[in-house]
Amino acid sequence: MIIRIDELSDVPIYLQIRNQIVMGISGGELAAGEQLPTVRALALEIGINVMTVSKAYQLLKQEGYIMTDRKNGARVRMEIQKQSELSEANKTELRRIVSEARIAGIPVEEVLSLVTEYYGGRD
Amino acid sequence: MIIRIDELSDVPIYLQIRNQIVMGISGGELAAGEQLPTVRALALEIGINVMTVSKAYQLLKQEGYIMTDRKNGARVRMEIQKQSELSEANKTELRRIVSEARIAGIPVEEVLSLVTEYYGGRD
DNA sequence: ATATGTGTATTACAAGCAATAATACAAATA
DNA sequence: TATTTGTATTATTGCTTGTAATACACATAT
Repeated sequence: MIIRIDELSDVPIYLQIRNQIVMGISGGELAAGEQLPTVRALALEIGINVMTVSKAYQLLKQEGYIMTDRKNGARVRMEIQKQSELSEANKTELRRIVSEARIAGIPVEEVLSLVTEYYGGRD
Repeated sequence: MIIRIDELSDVPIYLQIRNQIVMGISGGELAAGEQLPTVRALALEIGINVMTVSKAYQLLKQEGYIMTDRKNGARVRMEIQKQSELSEANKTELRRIVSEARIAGIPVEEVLSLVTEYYGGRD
């Protein structure tokens, strides 16, 4: 899986890595049980420090998305915990985005279309 | 308009203020041309520094949401610039949220429902 | 005229976060 | 035994956030 860092983004590098892996899992690019790049390999590939990648992996691990093992590396978890609702933080973020869209005159259908597209048709 | 700051949030205070005002405009709680609280009044009410509020107002002004005037205070702009598409940053954020929802087993209908709810039925 | 109330600019400071850097360690495998 | 894995540690640098205390330009009210 290819990870691209936007140097100009105000999103921290470790969060960009985390987010792209989450989106990779959702999109099917990363299958359950699949091995992730080693922290050293990914750090070298992106050109950043090892501990920055480690921080992303620790976050993913804490959130239940991956499992890390000293020498097996990191893998996508087989059973990821289900939730019945969006987190409060995500609800607030979603509301912010939708509000900005509304003010900008973007029709709700366009936002709905994006959601459907991002959710994807897998399964 | 009542603004509530979440001390535990990792979202900076000035951004929380900015976001809540944007959501207030979108939701109709803040009408076009309406006067916003003065920086000093809002700072006192929330219990934070004046410059933190000023930073939020400067951001809103730069984004075209409000106009500030030395002694008229800050007002919601009458004509806010329209856009044809979500910003790239908002698209990425939306994709992240949708991805997390999908992984968590939340049906797409629930996300769509939230979008519709947040967009609101005004106009 | 004088006082008051706007947003804002300035300067300084403290605290925390992000990222790098250089090592070292535990554990499992080759 | 050597290598590879994630991780812990310690230190350092730079940036952001928030506070604090003033001061200024400007417009209105008294």
